Amino acid sequence: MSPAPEDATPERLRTVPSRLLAGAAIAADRLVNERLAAEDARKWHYAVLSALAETGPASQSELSRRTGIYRSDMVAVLNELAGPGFVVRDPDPVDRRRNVVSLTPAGRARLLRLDALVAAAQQELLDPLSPAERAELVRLLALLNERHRPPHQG
Amino acid sequence: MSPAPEDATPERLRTVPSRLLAGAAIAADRLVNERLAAEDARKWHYAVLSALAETGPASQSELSRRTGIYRSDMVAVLNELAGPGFVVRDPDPVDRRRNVVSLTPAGRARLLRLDALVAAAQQELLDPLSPAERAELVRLLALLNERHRPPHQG
DNA sequence: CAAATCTCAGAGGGACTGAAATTA
DNA sequence: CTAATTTCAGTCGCTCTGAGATTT
Repeated sequence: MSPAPEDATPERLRTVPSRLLAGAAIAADRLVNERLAAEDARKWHYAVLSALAETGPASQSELSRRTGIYRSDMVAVLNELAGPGFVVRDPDPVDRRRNVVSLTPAGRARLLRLDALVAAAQQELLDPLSPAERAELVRLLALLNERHRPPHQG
Repeated sequence: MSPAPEDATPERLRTVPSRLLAGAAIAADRLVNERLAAEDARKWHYAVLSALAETGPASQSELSRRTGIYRSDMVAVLNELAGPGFVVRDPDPVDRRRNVVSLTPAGRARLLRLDALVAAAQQELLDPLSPAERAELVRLLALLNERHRPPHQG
């Protein structure tokens, strides 16, 4: 059902890329969060577990750089993951400023479940697009992400 | 400069559409806000002024539906626009629950300035893409926005 | 009576800042 | 000394909820 004429989006706004991006990002986040809620998880959990699974134990600041999560927020995310035992934090013997964060077997199992939930959310999100269109969208978005880097941490 | 190997994004995350959308949306919002800050404006101002310019005076709830701004937030946005005299709020004589919001000449002039700032931000955002790629991105994002509608108001 | 409009007060999560404490 | 790491406390803007007052 298309909106009543009185509720139509103004012509000026209808094709503004920043607005379309914001709308799509909100829908995407909603879908991902809804799916992950089935496992009491949040998207940051998935990001951190992925980083640990792919390159092994890491310090919190390294995880921060890999996932894009701010160092201050990483603390809370790791608390949430360490509570149920998905990761462990140990002091680094060679640099005692650092914690070494490692994946537990339970964490590895959880990552597999989250993999499925995240994939399902992407599927639902991209449902209106053909396979070729999905690939093209990802390619274009990756280009934008490449050139517009987030601000420096610190 | 590409990131050091220790800061590389995990393979699993690199092409997840919801993540790419979030990153691009954040960059886009930052660019738009930086530009609009030159006129002490926010993107919502642009949305409301556009709606009023294109279809004339409207009630607050109609503006809400047209722009996607929540009815509760619309109150604050209109306060910000009415303060400097860009819009006026008058009680609707035919339905006294409503306010009729109208553009002033100052508001019309401001919209023209914001038009230029918003356009410049989009230009900068899409700089890495060719004209054909920009059009395709907008088309794909519009498709996603069409099917994944925001939740009902109220 | 139900429904719509405007308004306010606030929750919830996300991005981000600043600074303190510790260690290199 | 400077610089990096972890942590905490808190700001700011955005989406969204709920409810009260008024009017249709």
